[in-house]
Amino acid sequence: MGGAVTSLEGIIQSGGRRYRTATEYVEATLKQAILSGALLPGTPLRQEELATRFEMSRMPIREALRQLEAQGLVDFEPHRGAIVVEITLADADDNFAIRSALEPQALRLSLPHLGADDFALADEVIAEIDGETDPARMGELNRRFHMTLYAAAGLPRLLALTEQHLVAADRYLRFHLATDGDMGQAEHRALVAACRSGDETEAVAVLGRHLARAKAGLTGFFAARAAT
Amino acid sequence: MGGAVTSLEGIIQSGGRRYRTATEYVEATLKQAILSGALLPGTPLRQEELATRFEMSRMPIREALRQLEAQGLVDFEPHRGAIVVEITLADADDNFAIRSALEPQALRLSLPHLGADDFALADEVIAEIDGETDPARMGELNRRFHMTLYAAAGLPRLLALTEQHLVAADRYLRFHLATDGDMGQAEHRALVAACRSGDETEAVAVLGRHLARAKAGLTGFFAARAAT
DNA sequence: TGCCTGTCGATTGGATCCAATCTAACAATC
DNA sequence: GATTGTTAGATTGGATCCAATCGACAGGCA
Repeated sequence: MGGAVTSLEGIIQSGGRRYRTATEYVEATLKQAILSGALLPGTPLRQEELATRFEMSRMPIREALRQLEAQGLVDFEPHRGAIVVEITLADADDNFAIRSALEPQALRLSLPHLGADDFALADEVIAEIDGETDPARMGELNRRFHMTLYAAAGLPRLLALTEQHLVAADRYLRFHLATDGDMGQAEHRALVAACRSGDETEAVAVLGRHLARAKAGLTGFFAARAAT
Repeated sequence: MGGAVTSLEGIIQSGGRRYRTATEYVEATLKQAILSGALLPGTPLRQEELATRFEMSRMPIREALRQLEAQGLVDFEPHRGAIVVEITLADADDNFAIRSALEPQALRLSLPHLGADDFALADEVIAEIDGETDPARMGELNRRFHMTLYAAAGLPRLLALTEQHLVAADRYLRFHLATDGDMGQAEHRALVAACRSGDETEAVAVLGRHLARAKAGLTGFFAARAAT
């Protein structure tokens, strides 16, 4: 490990940050577009159209769509093409049931390995959320907050699955900015406090309430939408 | 709905059972092969070779591999190809952590909607397991048993995710037939009993023990393998 | 009128071809 | 002798082309 080489770190990193293949690029871009709401639910994704937009052939598009299908972000019907998955109450319920199972588990496994640095980072994110008004950015920060507390679990698949469903939930929320605009900051603070004192039972309980509250808000939104 | 058409049911069904696209067929076949252990962990999956074996071009193979990648069944490295995912202790731990979160949740949500039919079906499957010696078939039956108790949850994504990880766990088990050969039938019976009496707390507790036992067995297997 | 049928355009699925990248073996240099 | 540079073969990524399927619409028939 020579000292002179360390200066290359940043360059290598940013080089590695670039996409190694067109399919990767398309997948990441479409994923972002779907989750951010830029592509509305139900939007048909025509391969030819995407190909011209991305300035490449249909092939990388096809492979990217296949991967998004496996991730549950698009619905694929043979010979009929792909559409952005719809947002329904049933899906939201489903998502919350999964999150309510995964997140407490991740928290339990992570809690014993959390240190002062992690709590400080969590506090920082909470503060950032306080100062933020852009809903898209708030969703991103909310996700970062949760994942910060789970990260020490050290189980990559559990964490990836958890984050995936957190991101999906964020997508639901993005379509009902209606709520008070508060992401449950009181609960966020209570959660960090419980974690700091190492109280697993309390932490899991707070997290459970936090998720239940988010679910209630979303259910209310769907009820309101159905009523109009 | 003419009566003469009903005789076609079987044919239509088996026709519908057939794959609508080559990619679907390849995906299902490879999935089965990987999970059943026919394709050993670490096996490189060369597109050209698979193409000749399946008697088609590389294209459906490529798309199928991409989907398997998204499902976590193969590892994909750009320009280097796909290999069957390795089986490691870390992965097994990860898998059990996920199952331990999802399955109790599925059971809790399903329990209130379970009826006598479901319990009878569960009993049947238990009996079948008793009379079975083929480990592959036992894994399949074990999966059926668990999913029977969860099915009434009525949340498709939660159930699909649960089943996916059950199947993956089965793959781990297939490589250590070493264990007593008993899939925890005593716990299976206790689980059904608890469900019958509607005792959620007890049912979830039994399920937790069941999963912990399976995990302990698998951990022991890895320890033994590392020691050799 | 209402339903079935067949044809046409649009779109996706699959095959073939070429380019880019990786792996491994070998030669050259220090 | 070890390391680096080079080159050839294998393998995957991407482009282009053809075939199969779907949806809509028009026309025939009871």
